[in-house]
This record gives sequence, C-alpha cells and structure tokens, in this order.
Amino acid sequence: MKYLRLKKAKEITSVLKSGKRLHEKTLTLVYFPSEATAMAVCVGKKFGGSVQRNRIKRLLREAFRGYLPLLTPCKVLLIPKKKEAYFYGEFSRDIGKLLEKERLIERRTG
RNA sequence: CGAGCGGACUACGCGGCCGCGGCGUGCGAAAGCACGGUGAGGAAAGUCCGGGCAUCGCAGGGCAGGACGCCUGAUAACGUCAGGUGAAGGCGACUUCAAGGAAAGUGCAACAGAAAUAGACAACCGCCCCGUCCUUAUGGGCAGGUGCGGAUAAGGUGGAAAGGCGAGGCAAGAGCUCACCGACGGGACGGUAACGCCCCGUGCCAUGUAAACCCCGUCCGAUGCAAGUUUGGGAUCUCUCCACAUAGGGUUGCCCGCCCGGGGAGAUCCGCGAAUAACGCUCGAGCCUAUCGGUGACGGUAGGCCUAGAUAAAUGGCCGCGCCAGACAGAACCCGGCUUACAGGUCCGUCUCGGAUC
RNA sequence: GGCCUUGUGGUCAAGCGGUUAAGACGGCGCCCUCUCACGGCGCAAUCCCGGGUUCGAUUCCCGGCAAGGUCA
Repeated sequence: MKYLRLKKAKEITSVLKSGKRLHEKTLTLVYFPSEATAMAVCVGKKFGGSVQRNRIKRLLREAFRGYLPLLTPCKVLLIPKKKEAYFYGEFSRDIGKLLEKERLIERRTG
C-alpha cells in the first residue's frame, strides 16, 4: 500500500488553512479529505540537528504506515511536539487515537 | 607489577518479519509490480585554508587590499605534511612554538619612580670662596655656596634603569684594567641550508612592543553548483531611462586601458510546468594488494576493483540472542588538509620512569 | 548548500591597549512627603566561552558557541 507525499508549499499551506487540527500529547495532526492519501511530516530546526530530525521523521512515517491499510483517503500533516525523547510506541498510539476519533479508520478487531 | 609516552585501527554484531532511495532485468499502454544487487562518516560537522570545475572580464598595467614568514624537501596546491635547526617545558620516553627585520622610519609604554630612552635633580669626590670652632701659626674639624671641575656606582619604584658577577684601581668613581659568562665583528672547519663548533679581535656600540603602523621576501583577477548549460516561445501596444559624445553603460575597490549601440518596466492574445524539468552529478590528483626507491612525507611499476547520487530530500520499526547500556553524529559538485565533538574497545614499540624478583 | 554580520547590567546601547567599564529606560533600597508622583543618593556586569601576543586585552590574533541576515 503506497501513499503519496505532500511536497508543494501550496498544498501544505492549503491543508494548514482549511484542514482540521487535532492534538494529542506527542503531536498535532492536520487532515483534509481527498481522493488519494498523501502525507507530510513537519520537523523544524528547533528539534535539533539533522540526526535528531531524521529520527523523528522516520518514527512518524513508520507510525503512520501502520494505519495505512485501514485509512480513508485524505491529506495528512504530522507535526510533533518538542519533548525530551521520542518513541515509536507513543507516536503510534496517539495517531491511532486521533484517527479513530475522527472515524478515518475502521475500528480494528484485535 | 604500577605509572606514562608515541603510533595505528575500530565505531555494536548476528538472525527473522514488515518498510524506504537509486540502479539492472523482466512484465505492463501507463501508474506500477516482481526479482536481483546496492545504499552515509571519521569526523559526512565548523566553513578556517588550498585546488579542480564553471561563468564573467578578453585574460593588459599600476595603486590599494589580503594571506603567509627558521631551513631543506613532499605536493596539483596549501596557512598542510615530513625530516632537520633553534628556543621553552619535562627526571625521562617526548611535547609545544605566527620562530624574518627594533642601528630604515613613525607611534605607544598607564600607575609607580629622581629619571622611561635620556637630559636634568638630589646624593658622592676634588678645587675655590665664605662663616664658625680649636691652634701662636702651618694645619685640622663642622655647617654651607645661583661657583668650577670629575663622574654615573648606590637612590623605597617598575615588565624594562645603560652588559652580569668577582677582583684590582681611584680624591670619588666608571670596561678604567683583568678572569669567567654574555654581546658584537672577522676567520677556519662541518653541513645543500637553517645552524653548530673552534680561534682571533673589540671594552661593549643604543629597553620592550611589528597577533601597533611599517620594511623585506613569497603568493593572490572576481564570483561560487542557488556556479552554469538546455527548454522556458512568438506577435502587438504603452510607458520610461540614456545618447549622438571630454557623455552614458559594462568591466574588481580605485585609476589607466579595453569593449558596447541600445537598456528597463508593464499590458493583451495564442500558449501554459515556471520556487519547474533535464543536464551539471559522480571514474576520480580514486581505492585495494604486492614490490622497488627514499630516514620520512611521498613517488615509480605490476595486478585487481567500481564503491550513495537524493531534491519536503532515502538506512527505520518490531522480535530474539550476545549481560540490560552502546559515543559524537547524517552525503547535497568533487578532492587535499586544518580545527572542533566523541562512549567503549583492540593492537604495536631494540619506547620511558619507578618498584619487586632472578 | 554558499556568502556575510553581531554578541557589553533585565532592555537599548557607548567605549583609538592602561577608565572606578559611559549614558538612557526599567528594577531594588534609602531620603524627601501625611501618602503617591516628581526630585535626590546608592546598589546590581564572568564585557558569550577557551587559548595566545603584550608589563597589561572589553579592545589585537586563533579556535569554539549562540543569535540574525542574505541568494531564486
């Protein structure tokens, strides 16, 4: 299951403007319904050097990938919150909570 | 055995499942799918130097500006490296050093101190003069002088005070004289050289600062892959700037020289991806092994290898084992260095010092 | 990725190698006043950090760190 990447500044700003924002402890999720699923992560300089930033991006992508087969198509923006340390488990749990809340995924039976 | 010194290397590993960026092959109209193989560092970092490469100048000169600075070598080049010299530090192995010139000139040296680059003052000594005391007198003592001469040793300071220390000498003193040390000049020898060492001579010939200006020597055109190349179209109209030349524009900060006849902005129509697409973009001063030359940096020869090329930007997640933890940190045109960050581990040495034993 | 700039009390800042490191706003304490304001006096600085040159460094040199600007 593949997903597209949100690349262009226009698209990202349009999602930021007209999308719906949801907050959890570790991150902010912005989404806007669409025909194809597309995702972008947003990690600024304040999160540290390139090693730190790359790590956060990878964790977010991996966590998002877990919910991909069950997802109704939409454009998604993931923005982490600054913390001492970052874990895959936390990101995955919070994304799951938010997506379930908005009924963007089918409730898993397991 | 303990404490060190110098050098080299490594940077979690293995297995399973899921996933990511290029590449190759196959299938497919395409999106894509399958398989194979590949995929971050010693610093990829800071951007501090040096190159390659590209564009501009048409590749000329001068000034200004900048960098470097013991010697010899290595190198494409360097502010780098190697070997040596000198100085400083350490018992030692060894380490550190922007290490030319202060008699080319200029500047600065607070406070303190009599005085800061050099004259004076106070103090010292002799002569002369005057006062006073002792003495018959000669002579002597004490205190002094707008006087003359000698002379810079001592003077609480200070980073620095006119070579140092000792002896002689003198009215008092002074390289005035002598020995030793230092400095300067000359010569012989060794070394490619920096320099070393020895001999002779000169009483000594001028504080520090050049990471102050500067002088001497060597080197430097500017801009940087967001460089730059290709596609990025065509037509019409309007406005505006400058000009027919001692002007204007371009050219490196300036001058000379050289080059140019137009430049800029907006609107409409066909067209439409314009922070875009492709190239640049990875085979290169490349890496590995052997061998030869060299003390070494490095170079020669032979054989083998192909080893990231992304562009909102690829290495991750989960599980198991090794003991549970595993540093600093992520390529963005490419190389050579320097500097800075860094958990742990491994290896080497006719290495050094101390202790014990034989 | 490249090229630049700047770091001085809480804030804005001056500072030609020798200063008690100016000044303004703000803060705190005291005086003045019945009280407040105004006014007066005083206090508060690791000169971003670490080395070096120098007798002496906020200033000069080297290396870090942080903040900011710029390119199409």
